[in-house]
This record gives sequence, C-alpha cells and structure tokens, in this order.
Amino acid sequence: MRISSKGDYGLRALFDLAQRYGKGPVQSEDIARRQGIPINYLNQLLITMRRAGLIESLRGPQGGHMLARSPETITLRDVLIALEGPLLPGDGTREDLIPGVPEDHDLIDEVWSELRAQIETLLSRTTLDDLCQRKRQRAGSVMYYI
Amino acid sequence: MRISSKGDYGLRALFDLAQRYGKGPVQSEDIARRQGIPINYLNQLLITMRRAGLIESLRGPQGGHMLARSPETITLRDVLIALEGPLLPGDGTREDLIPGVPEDHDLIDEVWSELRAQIETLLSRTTLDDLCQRKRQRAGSVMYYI
DNA sequence: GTATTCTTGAGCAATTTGCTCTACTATGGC
DNA sequence: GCCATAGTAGAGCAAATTGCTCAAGAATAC
Repeated sequence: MRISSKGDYGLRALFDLAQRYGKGPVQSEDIARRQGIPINYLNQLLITMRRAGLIESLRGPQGGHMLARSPETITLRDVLIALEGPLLPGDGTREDLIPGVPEDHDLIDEVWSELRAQIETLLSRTTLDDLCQRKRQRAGSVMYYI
Repeated sequence: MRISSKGDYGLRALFDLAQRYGKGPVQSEDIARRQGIPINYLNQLLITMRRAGLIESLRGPQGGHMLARSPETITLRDVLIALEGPLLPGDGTREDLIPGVPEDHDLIDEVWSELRAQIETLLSRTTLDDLCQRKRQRAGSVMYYI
C-alpha cells in the first residue's frame, strides 16, 4: 500500500490550482515550476485528472487548467482514486485469486472491504480548501511574530 | 495506494497460523492449500515475515511455521508494513523530489505524514485475534440456526 | 494565420509483481 | 549415519507499472 508520485504530484498540482481558484486558468508550465513537477509528466497527470472530472482545461493562449469544482468539494479521496486507482484488495483488483477455505476467504475479503471504507472516510475528511486554509493560517501566524 | 497480493496472501497465511496458535508448527504446504496461495510464492512471503519477526520456522520433519507472538499482538499494520513496505509518501520513498515553492512543498509533506499516522492507527486497531474471534462468532451464530 | 497552450499516443529504461525452479541446509527418526 | 521431510536462498522470468521524454496534432485568442 503505497502512494506513488502520481498521487503526490497530483495533489500538489491541485493544491496549486486551489490557491488560484476563481482567478482563471493556470498554465501547466507554471504549476510545474512552482510545484517542482516534470512538465511532461504533469501534463499526463492533468489529463487523467480532467478525465476524472476534477479539473477543466482550456487550450490556446491564456488557456490552462482550473478546478472543475470548488476546493471544498474536492477531497484527498477524489485525488487518490483518480490517480492511483483502487486502494485495497476487494475493489476488483484481485478477483483472480484462487479461493481457499471459503469461511476464511470471505472473512479476509470483508476485512479489506471494511478497511477500504474506513480509509476512504479518512481521506474524505480533508479537502483542498482545508489545505488552503492551513496555508493561510500559517502565513497569518508568521505575520504576528514579525 | 494499493495493497498487492503480498499483503493479501500474507494476511491470509497469518490468519491461518493464528487459528492454530499454540498447537505446534504448521507446514507451508497446508497453509497454501487451505488459503489458496501458490506454494512457491507463499514460501517467499513466509521468509519475509520471519525476517520481520512475525513468525518462527522450524525445519525438518514435523517442522513448519508458527506465530512468533500471540495473535492479539499482531496487527494489520505489522503485516502490511512487513510485506508491502512504506505506506505513503514521506517515509523515505520520495525523498528525491525536486522541491517547488517551499511553503507548499512542506505543507503537502505534512499532509502525507499525518495521513500515514492516521492510517497506521486504523490498521493497528485490528489484530489477528480479532479475526479469529470474528470467525468463532460467525460459526457460533450458524450453530444456532441449525 | 500564427503563436500559444493543451491533447494524444508512442516509446523507453527501471522497478515491481507474481510467480517457478533448482539447489541447499537443517532436523527428526530409524 | 542415513534418509525423508521441511524450510531457506537465490536465480530467473514474463507481465505490469512507474516515471518519465518526445513528437505530432488540435483548439483558440489575437
């Protein structure tokens, strides 16, 4: 169970967009530079996220990408499922298993299933807007000490 | 973030051992047959789990594998970390990232770190003994209806 | 119509996954 | 001591995934 650079890069990119939500499209090159993501790879991830309905993209000069929904409606769960795919056994990933003793097999399947639900609940609790607020709070507290 | 067959097979094998805890060694061939795991692959996973300190193994006739600790002290977290390795960015997996804007970079790092802690807490709540109890309860309730 | 920006798909080296197979080592029992 | 039984170790291997790059194409603003 590992989050690869896809999920990591993807979250960073969406966070970048969230901070500029409502201010028009943001170009992938700017995202790449600010967030330290290889541009060609980022472009791929952006396409994946557009197909997942997380962002919208405009071509041509002054084009770019923007969140398809407001930052408080996009959760870590949305990002990770879009980019990393299914999270645990029991969501179609491992249907090819040779079943053993049925009671044991079913019990373990249920454990994965419940675990997945719990983890998704956890992931659903954090939104892009939460991240933006955290950054603002942090910037604010720095101001006090200056 | 995906649990591969390693974690799945590994949990099934340990669950098999947990149900026979205290009754001497269990041979890998029996585990493989009961749990529907390819024997050669299972043998590899058993070695990994032994190196992680989850099981102990005895060679020779009447040899086999057994839990190194009691089932209530072995959690899903133990199993998954032993077999799947680090769970999320921020545990050494992705140190090679080119950092972007430092505030954003650090904030996302923290998010992964907190998330990992929360997921590990979740995983730590379920032990092998919990699974055994669940199976016994289930068997018990079936008895009532016969 | 041209510069800009996203889109699509190919390609590719490195790593991981999910195995198998062979050889080796340890141990219990005769 | 021999031998059958088990685990141990490591090589090998096809297929999939990761983490990219690159080139060609399509849409749009000016």
